[in-house]
Amino acid sequence: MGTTQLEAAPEPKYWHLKTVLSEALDSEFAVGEILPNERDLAARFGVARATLRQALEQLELEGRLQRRRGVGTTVAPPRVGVDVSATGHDWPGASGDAWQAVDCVRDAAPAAVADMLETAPDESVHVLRRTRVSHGQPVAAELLYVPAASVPDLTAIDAPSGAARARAVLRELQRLGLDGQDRAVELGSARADDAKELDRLPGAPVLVVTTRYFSEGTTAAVSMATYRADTCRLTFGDTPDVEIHHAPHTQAS
Amino acid sequence: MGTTQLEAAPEPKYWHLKTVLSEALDSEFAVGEILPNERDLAARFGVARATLRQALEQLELEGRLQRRRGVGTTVAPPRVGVDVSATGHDWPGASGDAWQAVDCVRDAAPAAVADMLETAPDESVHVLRRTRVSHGQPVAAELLYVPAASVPDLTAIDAPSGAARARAVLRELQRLGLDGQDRAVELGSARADDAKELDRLPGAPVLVVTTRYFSEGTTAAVSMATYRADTCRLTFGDTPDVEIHHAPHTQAS
DNA sequence: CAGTGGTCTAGACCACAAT
DNA sequence: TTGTGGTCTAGACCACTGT
Repeated sequence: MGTTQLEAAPEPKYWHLKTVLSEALDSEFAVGEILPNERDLAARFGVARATLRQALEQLELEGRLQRRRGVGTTVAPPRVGVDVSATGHDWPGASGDAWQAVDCVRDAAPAAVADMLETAPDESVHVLRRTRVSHGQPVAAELLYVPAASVPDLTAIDAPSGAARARAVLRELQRLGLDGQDRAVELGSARADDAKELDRLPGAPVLVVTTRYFSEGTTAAVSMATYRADTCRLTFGDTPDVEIHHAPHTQAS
Repeated sequence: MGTTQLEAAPEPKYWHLKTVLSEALDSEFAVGEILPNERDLAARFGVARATLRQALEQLELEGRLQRRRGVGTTVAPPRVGVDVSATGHDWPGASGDAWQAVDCVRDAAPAAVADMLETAPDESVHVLRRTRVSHGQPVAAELLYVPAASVPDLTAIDAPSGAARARAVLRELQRLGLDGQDRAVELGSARADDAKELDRLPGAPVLVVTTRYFSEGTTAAVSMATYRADTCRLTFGDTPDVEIHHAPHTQAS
């Protein structure tokens, strides 16, 4: 002891912990396996629970762990590749897209969206809610804003709200010519409503994909889709689900 | 008082705090302005410093705040739109791309990268480091992995490492025909080296953009670019830098 | 019910930047 | 040196999930 004490730059404990845990995950745990609880782990490493939690939080952020209140901490499977490419340049709701309509109401769009739609900030638009499921798990929740002007022929026959109404709006959208679209990705934290759809706590990290759909020189619709950042990898090319592993997996049988 | 005490679902303090602060930022602070220090703020809201910090952390994650040790907490400007589209289908280093070569060494690629390159896990490849600057601020750090087989004519004349070597490798890459590329975005946390380039602390949230370059049926190079998640919005369309504001800005004069 | 992760407190000390 | 944010502690209680 004492011979290797050249630590000029003292690494934070939680950072070192994270490294140690990460290596342990690679070599000693299988996907889905549950870890010891936080109090035991903290004791085992000789740190306060808050410090241990700081390390776990980072590992969860990186998609290595999954924590559920009342249940425990489990080793997460590799992130799911979710295709987000603008392949067909299709409208949302085109046949075979990955989304499922949930609801539709009329409401004012948030300022940032009204800005993109070039509508008045208080103008009521159609707000569709859709969800996207992959491998049986919900991966994204979307709010799709459609100005009334984009679906002029929408009949009053359909229900004023609900999933049926949402499908009606999407159907009307298809009648427009789609000139192109435009996409951005940024980090955000889940609002309470999105968190519920995604089976996460409010504030959970999400990747927010904002898409603008152009038709006849104007922005005909805006989609704000929030993907679970812990479980998703957004893919834009033609190779949706290549296995990316962090380390050699334990062999099966 | 007491008439509105119907809170069936008690909101966490830090969540409520975040909302309050967020609204204050919209209405009472200008970009670049410095907030009161954490101890004062915590006292003002009647919470422990750790709780206040939980709220500040979320706001920083959302790009609303910027915190620097020894300096203070400032109101962040809107996120910068950074173009990441695969427009020209060009090789990295093509004339006019946004990157600046920093260094080049030979090293073994990490397992996940070796996998994509279809090289042996311990095979030495060229590892280029580049950085990307936007509006005077570093926004991304990249590691570009190039197998020796992709640049067979690389001469020994050039320096064995350093920026000049990096440019030489890029120059050789241009000679290959580029069949296409393939991109993925996911959330990560900055490694120590990337954090240094990005002027952030290790562990800071980053958007990791993985690009595979295909040539003649094989993966000729792999790029792993880490973008500052707090300050960047990755854009894929043709509208790189539309202003997205969270709320009405205070008027300038 | 018992056990888990989530929230919160009131302190302490450290690393860094500006003065 | 002063003041800032970053790390860390040793507790406490709450909300949720399972049995």
